Amino acid sequence: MRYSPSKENYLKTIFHLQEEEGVVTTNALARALDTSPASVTDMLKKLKTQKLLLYEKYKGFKLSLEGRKVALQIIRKHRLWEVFLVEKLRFGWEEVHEIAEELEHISSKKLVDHLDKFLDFPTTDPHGDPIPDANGKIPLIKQISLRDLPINIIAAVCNISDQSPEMLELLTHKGIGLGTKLEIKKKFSFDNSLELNIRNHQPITISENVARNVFVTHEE
Amino acid sequence: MRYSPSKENYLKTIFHLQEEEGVVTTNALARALDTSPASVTDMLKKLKTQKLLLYEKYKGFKLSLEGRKVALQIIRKHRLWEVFLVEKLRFGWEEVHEIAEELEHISSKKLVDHLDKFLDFPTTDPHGDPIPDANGKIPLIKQISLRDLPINIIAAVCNISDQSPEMLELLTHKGIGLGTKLEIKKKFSFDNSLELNIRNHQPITISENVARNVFVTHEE
DNA sequence: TTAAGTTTTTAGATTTGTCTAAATTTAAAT
DNA sequence: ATTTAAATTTAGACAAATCTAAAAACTTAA
Repeated sequence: MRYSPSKENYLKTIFHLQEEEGVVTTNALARALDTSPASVTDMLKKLKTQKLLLYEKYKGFKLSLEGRKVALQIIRKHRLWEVFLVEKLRFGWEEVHEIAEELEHISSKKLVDHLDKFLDFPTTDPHGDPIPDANGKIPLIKQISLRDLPINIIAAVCNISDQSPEMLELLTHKGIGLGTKLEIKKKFSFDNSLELNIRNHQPITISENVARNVFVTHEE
Repeated sequence: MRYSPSKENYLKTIFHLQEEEGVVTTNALARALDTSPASVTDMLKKLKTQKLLLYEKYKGFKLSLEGRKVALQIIRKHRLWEVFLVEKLRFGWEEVHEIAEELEHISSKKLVDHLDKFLDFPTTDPHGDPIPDANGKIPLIKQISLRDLPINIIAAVCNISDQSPEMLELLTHKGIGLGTKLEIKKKFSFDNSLELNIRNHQPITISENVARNVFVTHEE
């Protein structure tokens, strides 16, 4: 079955909201898609008749098994294209999202699988997010504090618990943001400070207090 | 300016018909796009108001300078993606057209230019058709008889003048069709027969009589 | 040169995805 | 337990791209 780019975007966004929030609401989805709640309701009805969504009006909704499958394929395409753009076409990791938003709607299954092979079956995208395999299985990634990250494991920043301007100023200065890929090279037991490597940068040092507030994901 | 995939397809198809036929008619365009003449008229009006088309009703039409520019960018994208699919993702040259029909509508200009560089600035696609450069300039290609093709020059079959079943049977057997990329490796002056290389195949031999009826294009 | 035939255009409808404004249902607060 | 507020859905409309059927304009051939 083939779905319109618009429907694919709905499925994908519902999937992401489900992951984060557990429950998805009409308003949250409208906000995420930058559209009106009325439009969302319209689309939900269509997705329901196509059995992509479990939905009763006023009662909330979530993806059906089929809807989840479709969403994961879109996410797979999005992330593989991002890898391609960064690794092969030498884009910066911050500029690939927008382009991948278009590429993810190219339908050919064979294209995606050839691309996957061409890229040598990557398991994470340039932001550190896991790439579902051809069957929609996502490599298990768990979110841990940077303080607990083992040495020499590449991980991606996925959350910053202390969002104060002071913390953000510090992180911006060090070159750390959401999605930054990094690796601990040394832990100093004297004060539990860490020395990190970040893609294409000089090693940097951060305190335990900072590390505690930075959460990262990494492959199992 | 950004145009819908549908408009881009109209512009591209008008361009191709202009090249082949000189004049484009509503019916011919409808046939080429597999749509109704009425739909074509509707779209022509829209393209005219956007100044992409010179068009007076009942008086025929052709692309404006701007329309031509847009068409050439689409064709550029189409052909570059075809090169990518064949050279990098190892698709067969006969299966890439359909996928490139989708990829050609991805909008990012930067993407196309990076892709061009990644592919090392190819001048023809896997079918032997010339690829417009970033300014929309097409490398000059002239059509010549295979008999007159110099040795060791890669060329693409673009026309077969004798379309008899006997000729086609022979060519099919040898693995030659429209778009086949080939190269003469040896000319025998005894009978003017030719030894050819075709992508991924064993060398083959054809008679002068066959060569005379096969037309090829190659870069200048 | 006028009647017949072909091509092109108009008229009116349909589908998809969207909108605003208004109504309805659920949730919260007194 | 009402009232008020918030979230959600309906109603009605619109733009893009398409369709069919019918009208209008061009072409051609007797």
